[in-house]
Amino acid sequence: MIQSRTTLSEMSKALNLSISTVSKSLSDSSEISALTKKRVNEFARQCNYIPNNLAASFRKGYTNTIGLVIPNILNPFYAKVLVGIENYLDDKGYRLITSISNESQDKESKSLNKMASGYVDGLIICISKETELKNKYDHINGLIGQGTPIVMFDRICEMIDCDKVIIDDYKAAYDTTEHLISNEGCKNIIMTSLINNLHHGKLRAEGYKNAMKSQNLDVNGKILVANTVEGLKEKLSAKLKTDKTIDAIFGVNEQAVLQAMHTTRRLKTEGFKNKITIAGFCNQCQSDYNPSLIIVNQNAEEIGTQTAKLLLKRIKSTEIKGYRTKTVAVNLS
Amino acid sequence: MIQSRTTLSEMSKALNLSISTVSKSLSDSSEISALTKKRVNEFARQCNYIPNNLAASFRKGYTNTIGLVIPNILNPFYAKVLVGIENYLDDKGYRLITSISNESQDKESKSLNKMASGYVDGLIICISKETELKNKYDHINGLIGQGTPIVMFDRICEMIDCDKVIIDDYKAAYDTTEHLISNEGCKNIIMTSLINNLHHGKLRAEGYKNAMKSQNLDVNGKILVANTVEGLKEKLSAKLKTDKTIDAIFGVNEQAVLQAMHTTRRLKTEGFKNKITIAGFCNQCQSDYNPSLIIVNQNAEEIGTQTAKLLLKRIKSTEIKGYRTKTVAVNLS
DNA sequence: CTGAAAGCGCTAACAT
DNA sequence: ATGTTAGCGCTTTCAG
Repeated sequence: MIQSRTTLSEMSKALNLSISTVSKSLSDSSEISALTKKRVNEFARQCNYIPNNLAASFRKGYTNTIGLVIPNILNPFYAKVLVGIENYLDDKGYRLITSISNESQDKESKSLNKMASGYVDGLIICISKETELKNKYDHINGLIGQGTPIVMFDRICEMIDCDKVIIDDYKAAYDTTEHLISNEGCKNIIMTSLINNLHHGKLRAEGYKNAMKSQNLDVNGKILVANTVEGLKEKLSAKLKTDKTIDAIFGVNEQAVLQAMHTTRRLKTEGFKNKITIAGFCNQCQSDYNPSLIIVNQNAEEIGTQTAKLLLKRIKSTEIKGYRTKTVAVNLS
Repeated sequence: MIQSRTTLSEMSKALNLSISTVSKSLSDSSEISALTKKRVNEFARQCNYIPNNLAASFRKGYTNTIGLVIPNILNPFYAKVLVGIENYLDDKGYRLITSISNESQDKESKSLNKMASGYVDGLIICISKETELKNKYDHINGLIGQGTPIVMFDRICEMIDCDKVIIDDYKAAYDTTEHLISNEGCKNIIMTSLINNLHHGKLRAEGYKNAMKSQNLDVNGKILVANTVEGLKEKLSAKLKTDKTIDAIFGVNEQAVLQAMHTTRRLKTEGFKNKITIAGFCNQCQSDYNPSLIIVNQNAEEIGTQTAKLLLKRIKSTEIKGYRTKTVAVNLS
C-alpha cells in the first residue's frame, strides 16, 4: 500500500457530511439525493480520491480476486490458459493473482497458502510435476478443508475432491491416430514420447494403441520412448532409417513433436525421400511454418474460460452438491 | 476471502490469554515466554489457524505485493521478464499480481488503478501499444503524483518521470550489423521491418544504418518495410530474386525475422542457391532449429530482475533523489 | 434523505 | 512476560 491518501473521513469533514453519506454517495446509493451525490463526487475528483479497496475487501470479507498457480509460464499452453482465465474474470469484475510454481511443490504450497490467507476468493491450480510425482496433496486438501473454493485443471488427481477441467487425452490421441489412418492414409505410424510418469502420457498412449488396434494395425516396435531429447532423436533416426515403411509419427508431447520435426528435416537434407506425416501434442509450433504438421489443439483458452467459470459458480453458491469434472473438446488443426 | 475461520480473538479466549499475547506468540516475539509460545502454537495448529494476511496488510499499511501490467503474455519476451521479476520478488518475500493489458490502454489503466488502490506496494509496467501511440500518459502520471512507486520497462517514454529499465536498442542493432559484416563476412545486408511507430524500431534502424555507414556500405534500397506480414514476404522475396548480391537479412522485430526465415526456406525449395545469413530480434525462434540464425538475446529475465530490484529499492527508501534508467546489455547468440 | 456507531482481524504503542 | 487499547478505512445496519 502506498503513502497516506485522501480518506472518506477527511472528505466528510471538508464537506460537513457524515462518513456514511460520503460512502453511499460514491457508491451511487439510492438513499442519497442527487445533489449531495454530485457535490461529493465532484469533491472526490478534486481531491484525487482513490478508495482503499484493501480496506473495503477486509470489511466486506471478499476480494473479487482469484489466485492462479501454474507450473511454468513459458509453456504457451499455460500462457493461453491464463489468457482465457483473465478474460473471463475481467469480464465478471474479478482480478487475477498469478504465481509460478516452477514445478516445485514447495513454491506451489507457499503460494497457495499466501493467496488463501485472505487475498483471494478462490484458487485455480495446475499442480507441479513434483506434486504429481510425490502424490502428496495435503497442502491442497488442507485448503479445501477450510472451505477454500478450488478448481484444478490439466493435471488433476482423484485424491483431491474439487471441481476439475481437463481435456480428453485418450480421445484426443485416439482421434489423432484415427485421423492419420483414415484421412491421411497412413498405416505405419510410430508413437514417440519423452518419458514422464504423468497421467497424460499414459492416456495418450492408450488412445494411440486402441486406435491402431481398431484398424488391425500393428504397434509392435512402433512405440519409441526415451528419457532425453538426444536419446529420442537417435532412436527415431535409427528407426526411420531401418524401417522404410514408416509413414507417420505421432508425438505425444511437446518435445516429441519438435524432435520429430527436426529429425525428419535433417534426414531430408541427407537425401531421405520418404514422406513422413507428423502429428501430435505441441503448443509451441506456431513459428515453425510447417503446413503438413497436424497439431492437437488443446483449446487452452477454452480450458481457462471453463475453469474460471466453474470457480465463480462455486464461489457464488457456496453449497452445490458434489463436484464436477468438465472435459473440454480438442480438435486437430 | 473465504468463509469465517479461526481468529486470534477466538484462540485467545480458548487459551485464556490476551489477543496480543497470542499475536506475539505466533510471530515468535522475544517478549513472550517459551512455554506460552509453545502452547499457542500447538493450539493454533490444532485449530488449523490461518492468519488473515489481508487484515494484517490493512493494518500495517503495506502488502508485500507488487503489481505487474504487461501487454501480452504469449510473447515469450514478456513471459521471461515475468519469470525474472517473480524469482527476484519471491526471494525478497514479495508476491506478484499480474494483469495483461492485451495492448489496450483502457484495460491497462483499469488494472493499474485497481492494483494501486491498496493491493500493491509498487507497480511494474510495460505500456500497451495503444498507450504508446496515443502518447497519453495521464493514467500513469496520476498514480505517480499520488506517490505510487513505479518502474517501467522495455517500452518507456520521456513524458513519465520514474525509474526505467531498457535494452540499448541502438547498440544492439549496431552490434548485430557490425557482427554480420566483420564476423560473418556479409556486405549486402538488408534490413526488414514490420511498420510500427514504436520507439524501438527507430533506434534499431539507426543502429543498422550507422553500422553500415561506418563500414562504407550502402543502405540504398536495402531497407524493406511493410505493414503486413504478407507484404513484407513479397517485398523480401522480390528483392532476393532481383538482387543476387544480398547475403544477409537483419530483421528488426519478431515478425521480420520469422518472415525472413520462411521466405528463404521457401526460396531454397524453389532452387534458390545463395547463402543468406539471418539475424535479428526474435523471442520465439527456440523451436525453429536453425543453427545459422543469429538472435539478439534481449536478456529478458535479467530485465525482469533489474526491474524488480529497482522497484524494491525505491519502495524501501521513499525519498531517493531523481530517477534512474538502467540499460541491460544484450548479446548475440 | 442523512447520520451515528459498530466492527471486520490484526498490530503496536503503551501500560501493568 | 502479559494485557489493554486504539485504530487502520471502509461498509452496513439501525435511528432519526
